[in-house]
Amino acid sequence: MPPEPQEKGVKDTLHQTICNDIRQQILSGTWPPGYKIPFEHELVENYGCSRMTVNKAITSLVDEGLIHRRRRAGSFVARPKIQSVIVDIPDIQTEIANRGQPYGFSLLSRRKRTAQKRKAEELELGADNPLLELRCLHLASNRPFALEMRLINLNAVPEAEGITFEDVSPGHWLLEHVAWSKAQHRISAISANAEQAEALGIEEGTACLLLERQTWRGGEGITYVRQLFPGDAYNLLARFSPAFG
Amino acid sequence: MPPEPQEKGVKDTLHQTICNDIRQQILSGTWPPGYKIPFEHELVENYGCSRMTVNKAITSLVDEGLIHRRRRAGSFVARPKIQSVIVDIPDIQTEIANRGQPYGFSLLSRRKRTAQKRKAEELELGADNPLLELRCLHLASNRPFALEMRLINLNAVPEAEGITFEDVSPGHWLLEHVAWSKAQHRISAISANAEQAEALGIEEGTACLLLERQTWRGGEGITYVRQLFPGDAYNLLARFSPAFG
DNA sequence: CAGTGGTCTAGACCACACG
DNA sequence: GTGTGGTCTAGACCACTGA
Repeated sequence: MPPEPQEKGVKDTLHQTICNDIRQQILSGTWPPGYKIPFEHELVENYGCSRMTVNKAITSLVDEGLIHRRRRAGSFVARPKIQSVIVDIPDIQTEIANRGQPYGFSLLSRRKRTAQKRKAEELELGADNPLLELRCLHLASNRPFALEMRLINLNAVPEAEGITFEDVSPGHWLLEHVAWSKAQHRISAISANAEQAEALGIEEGTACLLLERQTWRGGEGITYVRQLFPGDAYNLLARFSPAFG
Repeated sequence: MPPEPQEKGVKDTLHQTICNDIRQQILSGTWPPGYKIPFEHELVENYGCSRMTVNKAITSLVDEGLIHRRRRAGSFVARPKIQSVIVDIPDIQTEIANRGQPYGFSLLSRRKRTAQKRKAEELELGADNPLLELRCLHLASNRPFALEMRLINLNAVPEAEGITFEDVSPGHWLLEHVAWSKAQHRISAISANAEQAEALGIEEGTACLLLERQTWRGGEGITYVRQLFPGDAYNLLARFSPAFG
């Protein structure tokens, strides 16, 4: 139990201190899943603070998924589920810069067409909508890093039609000019076909990581993108996160 | 601007209403990235509530990554970065059940040994610690679904030595018996080698998704696991999430 | 039906960064 | 210096729900 105020971490605010104390009990295993943590009024007494402060601390633990609360019953340590994980999927240009390599970009093709009704991902952008279809290559140290195929809904982003995308990558441009509201990602593995292998300078059949992303703004499809990374050159790192939903 | 109280959503609390109003302005594009949102005292006036309520609303938007605050300057709409994403990595058994397929499990090998100093992932579990090394296969509808190699630190989880893991998968057992505190994941793509291909019943060289996970409890390594999924049979779905850090 | 958490108030003091 | 957000208080009322 955390009866006495902390002495070592002097710079923490009170609700952070309370939060850390409780988290420590949980993560150390002292308070196992299902354990009933002290009532708010008990913590108020222990820490000699107001109830709002205790409530703020516990609320943030609820947001982290560490604690589950039930009216009248109390607050309990949540049962952990490694279920959802926060994965870093940085902007490719940023990712390469972080590796300390010079970034390069090459536009392979650019054309305007209409969404095909047979393709699900294009329907998400709106049937019969005018699309800008781009194929491009991201380079790190002048070597292929990722192959990208992108569709942009010109009804949603008409300005895109005036951009050549010869100097700036579409992902970067979109991030600067269009606000997202929703995105969905899919991560899978495929073997590079002949065309992809040639573009990436790898052998046909090499295992690649395929990242698909679809972005909406207020229910309207903005863009769909497929990015193909040679499997041995890239991987996605995920940070810690317990149960999230 | 959100001057008048909501009328349709009657069940929302005040801070939720404020939060939703502001989020609406941002996601609709009315308040673009960099836009300075009203000061707290202005919102207090507009909504006729106390400052703590406004503060709670905005704080939650900061947690969502939608807003950035600077003392003395004000609060601003954050620039979106699709940077971090919440990926669902469910327990395999649960995942298969969700697909409506019967789950099967097969233990391929089980042996006790000591962590090798040359392998980084084993060092994370503690040099010279006794390890339980398990290889097993997850089946969906009696067909191979994932190949798993797992190391369990027996110093951290001595009870595991008494489990045969012939009936229950190690992942499931660990989830029920051991609390995590930290986990790290890596997602990459590899081509199946001969041994892996045979176990999974696929052709050698098939692209597979490789999921690696390391789990700690209070700084002590608990387990390390590599799960290999045939690329065409599995993919990871990610939910929406804007910038997270 | 009693006690929990959920919410809200009307103040307050402080650190900090900007002008 | 001055105004912002960051934090905290000492109350209060309410809804829900489990004993």
